[in-house]
Amino acid sequence: MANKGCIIRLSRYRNALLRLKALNFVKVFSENLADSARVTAVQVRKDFSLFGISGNRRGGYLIEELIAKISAILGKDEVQRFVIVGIGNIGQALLHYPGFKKSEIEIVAGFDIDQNKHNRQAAVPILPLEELGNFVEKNKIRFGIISVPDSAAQETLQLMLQAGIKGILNFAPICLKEPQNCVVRNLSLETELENIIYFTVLAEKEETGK
Amino acid sequence: MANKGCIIRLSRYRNALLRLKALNFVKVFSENLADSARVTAVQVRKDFSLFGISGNRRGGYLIEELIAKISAILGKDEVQRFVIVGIGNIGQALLHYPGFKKSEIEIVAGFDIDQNKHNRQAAVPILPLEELGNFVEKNKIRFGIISVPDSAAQETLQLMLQAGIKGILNFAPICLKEPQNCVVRNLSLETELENIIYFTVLAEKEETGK
DNA sequence: AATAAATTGTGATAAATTTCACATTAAACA
DNA sequence: TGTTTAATGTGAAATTTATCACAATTTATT
Ligand SMILES: NC(=O)c1ccc[n+]([C@@H]2O[C@H](COP(=O)([O-])OP(=O)(O)OC[C@H]3O[C@@H](n4cnc5c(N)ncnc54)[C@H](O)[C@@H]3O)[C@@H](O)[C@H]2O)c1
Ligand SMILES: NC(=O)c1ccc[n+]([C@@H]2O[C@H](COP(=O)([O-])OP(=O)(O)OC[C@H]3O[C@@H](n4cnc5c(N)ncnc54)[C@H](O)[C@@H]3O)[C@@H](O)[C@H]2O)c1
Repeated sequence: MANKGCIIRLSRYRNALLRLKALNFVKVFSENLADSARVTAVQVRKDFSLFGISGNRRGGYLIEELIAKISAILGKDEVQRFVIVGIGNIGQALLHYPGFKKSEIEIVAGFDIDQNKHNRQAAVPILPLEELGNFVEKNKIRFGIISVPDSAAQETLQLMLQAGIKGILNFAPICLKEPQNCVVRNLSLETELENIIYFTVLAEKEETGK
Repeated sequence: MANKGCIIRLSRYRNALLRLKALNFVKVFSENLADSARVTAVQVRKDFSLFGISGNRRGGYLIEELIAKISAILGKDEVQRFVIVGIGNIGQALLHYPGFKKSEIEIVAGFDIDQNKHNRQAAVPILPLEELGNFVEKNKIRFGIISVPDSAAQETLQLMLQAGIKGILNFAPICLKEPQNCVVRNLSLETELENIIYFTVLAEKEETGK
């Protein structure tokens, strides 16, 4: 039924809708959402169609209603809590990012092997790695972020699995295997940049010589 | 000829190959690369086939040779230089990340509107935003990273375009329009996390109730 | 030297995703 | 109240991407 790209787009539509709502708009057309997510209007309507989301045949969609429906699909009826393992440059940045709130995402704790990083008193506490299992179990955490050096990524995955984490975003530039019972997404910034380089060079080639 | 996913995979293969080379391996099979990139062996060979990369019908591929060929495709015969605009949490993290070197990616300068961030003496200097145009032109920079707040993302894109940047990675959670003559990739971490939440919840639903 | 085994390379096929074409409906207007 | 207009909703077609099936080739073995 769903389709990978469709979920990413729903997320984008929702973002745009939240902005529109903040500006006191009430209605929106597929064309508007298309613009904001850089896709076509048909794509927007098809995506909605796949999830049984419908609007008003002449008057577009009611923003409030649409946000509610998409939020339900994306599991945003409740706040989703994450832990981060590896509080270095990236982990630090994520830990202190206030913008996750409006996506119903909350970072509840960080974990690190380096004692110097530990801080139980902080708003988002940074704890010794040994406490990961207990913490996750006690607080029923289901999601985690891996931002340790690549050499430690695989073992961090194991720890998270043992702790009972069910969904993981991995920043280490190594493709972790998706285990049974757990969703893993590998996000390599190097790869993202290389991708841009490739398509930029390609575009330049096409423009000049052909 | 190419295909979006294929380029991302080439990047992953290359990563794995660099690791293997570092371990003094000489040959590799499509099956090994498949494991490292979490795809099938046929997919690996098909990707190579699309780019005219060939190996040895019984003996797999020579690692050195393969790295050279993929590197050429990905534009890694020369170091690709980036500037970053917005030296906050994310910008800072990227600026100081040593791991880009092995991908032939170099961050050469940061730019910010906040005077307190400026530092001409640093290894990677952080300069006033006003100097972006000159710097890019003088140093023939083609790539940029946007890590300013979402409200400033669109204007930052404009500045980069005026400066002559040709490829951009945008971290602000807003989908910037891809202009003529410039490749833009919008990477929203919120969206990545939402994606994981969706597929995790989906997997749980399938597992239990069905 | 002949045979067997293992791996690549790729056209054909299948699956996934997007786009098209157009029927349907609600609102606006005359 | 009828007619026009502007949107949605969706099956069908087209396109893109991944998989399959198997021929071709190299290496190893007898
Ligand atoms: N910083 C970037 O811009 C950037 C860019 C691309 C990829 N990455 C990747 O993201 C990951 C994190 O990068 P970073 O720059 O934040 O690294 P970092 O070195 O700044 O931080 C890593 C942190 O992980 C901790 N750590 C190490 N081993 C651990 C373990 N086994 N368990 C728990 N904690 C452990 C360290 O103490 C440190 O605090 C790395 O894999 C890196 O390759 C980072
Ligand atoms: N930090 C995260 O974990 C995270 C997560 C998801 C998305 N993001 C997005 O990434 C972007 C950067 O996030 P951050 O946490 O680093 O933000 P930040 O607030 O820490 O840093 C933003 C920096 O941009 C500078 N800036 C503001 N306006 C500017 C302008 N017009 N020109 C140049 N510089 C300008 C500010 O001085 C500041 O140094 C934001 O759009 C944010 O929504 C961040």
